[in-house]
Amino acid sequence: MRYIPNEIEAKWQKQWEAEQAYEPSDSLLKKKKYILSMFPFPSGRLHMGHVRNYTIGDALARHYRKQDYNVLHPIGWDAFGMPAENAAIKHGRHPKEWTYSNIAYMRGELNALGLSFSKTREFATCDPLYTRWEQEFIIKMYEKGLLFRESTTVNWCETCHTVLANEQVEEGCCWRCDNEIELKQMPGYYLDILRYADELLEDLKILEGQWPQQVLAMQSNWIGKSQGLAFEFVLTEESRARLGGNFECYEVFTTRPDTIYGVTYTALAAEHPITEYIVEHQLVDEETATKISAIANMGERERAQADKEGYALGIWVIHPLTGEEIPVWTANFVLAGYGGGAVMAVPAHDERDYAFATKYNLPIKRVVGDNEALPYTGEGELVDSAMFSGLSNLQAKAKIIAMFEERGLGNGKTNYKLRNWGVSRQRYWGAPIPFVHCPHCGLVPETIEHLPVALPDDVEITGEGNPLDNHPTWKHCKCPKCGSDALRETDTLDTFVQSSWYQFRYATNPKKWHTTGIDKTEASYWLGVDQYIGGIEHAILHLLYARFFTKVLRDLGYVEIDEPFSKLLTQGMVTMDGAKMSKSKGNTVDPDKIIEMYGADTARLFILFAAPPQKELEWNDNAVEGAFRFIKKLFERAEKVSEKTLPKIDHTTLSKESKIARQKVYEALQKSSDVYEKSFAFNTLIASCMEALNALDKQEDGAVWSEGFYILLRLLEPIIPHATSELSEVLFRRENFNVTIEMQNEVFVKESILYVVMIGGKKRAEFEISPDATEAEILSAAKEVGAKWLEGMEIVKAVVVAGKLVNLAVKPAK
RNA sequence: GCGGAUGUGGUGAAAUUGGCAGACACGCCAGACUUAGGAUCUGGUGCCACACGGUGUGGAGGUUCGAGUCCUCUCAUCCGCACCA
Repeated sequence: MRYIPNEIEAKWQKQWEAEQAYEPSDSLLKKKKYILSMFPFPSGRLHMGHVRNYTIGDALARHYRKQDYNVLHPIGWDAFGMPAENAAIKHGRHPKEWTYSNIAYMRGELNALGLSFSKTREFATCDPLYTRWEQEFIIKMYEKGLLFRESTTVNWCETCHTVLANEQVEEGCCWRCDNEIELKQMPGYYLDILRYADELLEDLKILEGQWPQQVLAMQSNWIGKSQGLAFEFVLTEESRARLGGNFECYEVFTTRPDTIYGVTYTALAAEHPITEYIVEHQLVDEETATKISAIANMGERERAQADKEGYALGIWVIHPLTGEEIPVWTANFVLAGYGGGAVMAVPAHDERDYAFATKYNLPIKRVVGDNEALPYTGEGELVDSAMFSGLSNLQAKAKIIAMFEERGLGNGKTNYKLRNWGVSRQRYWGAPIPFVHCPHCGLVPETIEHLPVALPDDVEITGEGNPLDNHPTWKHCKCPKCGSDALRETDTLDTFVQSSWYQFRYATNPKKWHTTGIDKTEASYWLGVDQYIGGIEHAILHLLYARFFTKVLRDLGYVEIDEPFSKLLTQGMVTMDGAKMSKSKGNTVDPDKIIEMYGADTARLFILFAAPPQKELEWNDNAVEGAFRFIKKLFERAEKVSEKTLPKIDHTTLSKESKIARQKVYEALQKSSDVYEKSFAFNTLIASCMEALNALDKQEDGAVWSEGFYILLRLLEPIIPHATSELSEVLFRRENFNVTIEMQNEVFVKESILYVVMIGGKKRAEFEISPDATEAEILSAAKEVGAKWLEGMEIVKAVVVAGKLVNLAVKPAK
């Protein structure tokens, strides 16, 4: 048969569409698999990373369908976000028009790849119908106190004109445009992810073994739980007077209460209220005040790279245990946003404190160990620590916390690096935050019946300010509570909110989309997602938010599961010339062109063959050609197939070559379930199929060819669906796609076994022997063929590995 | 600095989990067919050596009859976090 990919692919894509072949069954009794690749942002065109992502998911979905699972394999569009607005500014296109036309084009591209998505469950997150339910969740969260509005220091990107969540700041820069972020005081909405910090951390254990180690580690670090002691330093009377009686004390947090007797100074952040008071009231000289202000105004990144710097503030506190007076400094390494922005400093046992103390000649007092070089941060026995001297520092830690609690001086405390999730964005193209500011009632949520709060279409997008805020009428409304004139909130939600619950929306039957956000019963049936596939770049952002949202929706009664994604596969990048494909580097390969030249099946085959999914994939035009040749060869060899159905073969009568061919075919069959269900090493499965085809090619038996094709086409269908569907239809009326193929263990039974003879650890000879030879027979055969190397040698030890080899350890005979 | 990962031919990669290292594919070499070849087919291809043979999975040790695989140390590269007290 001639292989004409474009014709075949168009034909099958049309047929699948007509058959609605990939819609899941409504029956919730069947065994199920939910296979989900992360949905794309409709940027305009697919790139190879998408192709890889969806090809992996599609192969799994198609595999499970053939195993008679009810398979949910949906696709949709993460459709809100900045690029749509940027396009509006640059090309004068309306974000909505831009987004939906991109979706239309990309949908065509996905279709051309032969991806077996459910078409009825597709949606875009910018659809008001989606927004409607999201706004309901947000209101419920507000009612539960999980969403709140407050004015704090936020990360502001001047280029994007919006606030960013902590997770969206990379090395002090905006994750999208790489502009250095500024800190700004602004009101905004926050989701109380901290309330779930412990559960988010704990439940990582459930995902152990199911998610990549790396992602678990990254999430755990990001949550950054640490336990220690929080206590107050009380200012000396003199110092209180100096501060005009405005401050009594301040709180510090330490994970090393065991070193409390080694405190020789304490340090405040430049933004700490006391520091600010001192600067404002000129309690330090002008030069120092200027320098402190400079630290406060320094960007996060800049500050992280700066040398240790600080200034004595001219005030003192009292050590809570010893009563000693301790000087208070301000230091540039003390973070304002963590642990109250103040620390106790133990230079002997903390590297930063040590560096600082050395620079400014502050005393250093050892309280752990005796001879170790300072700073010493390891374990040891306490010294010079009053009643705690002699204890191991670990024991002392617990005892000192206990004592603080007994005396009412402080408390054991858990701190997190994780910050609450700021979800306000000062942009147009997002889901409006459904609240109203009423002069009488304050902040009031929109009533559920009035949802969705939809975006106005008639906006002017200039890049200056928030288009919703600038709109002449949109924000003017009536208070849902008292009916007086009020103002609508013009902030929109972070787009990561949409992607935090889309997995539940897919699981809800589209017939119910107007009446319910998430169907609990269906969601319980379909979730967790049995296999989630996506890029490592979402290790923290999306995956942490979606986990958090799942737990919140559970507590609000919308769903019944704890974790949304049971198994996660993080695919590697697609590279070319060793670098990530990107437009700026000019090393992209356009999926459309590849499909046009070779067809979708070749693209799919190459992508799955060239590397295991977890690893980086280096694009190689020659290897793509090779993938094409393999499919072409399949079509050419189709004429060797003589039977219309699975033939019965008498294995014993076959030629040696035919036996080997059958064996290779069944080896591939044996491999397949392991690959699809466990290892995802599609490359090895494809290699096995290639080996089988090569072996078939070395023999002439029509029945063996028929059986081989019957099995190989079925194995390859998830990978190259169009080509295999065509061949299967012509050769077997697709019967081979619909039945379970049983293993024929007879093909693995051998008449003789090849043994390798190793002498002195080196391979020296080999021999064939009947499978039921005794160990003694095997050994004597080995000695016979290895005689040449045994001459003048004494066998010290002989090891016979059944079915494999004989190893003779030797030494020169005396 | 902390955490995670990865080191195997010219290249992408395999290795039944301790049992013949380099399957499969790309590339390369030789040959066949061909008006032609960037098509197709056949054979070869880790390295050193004419060969006998030696040697080889980042490096050094160790365990074992036997190590790419297990243990100890070490080097290199990549990724993430990064003054979190």
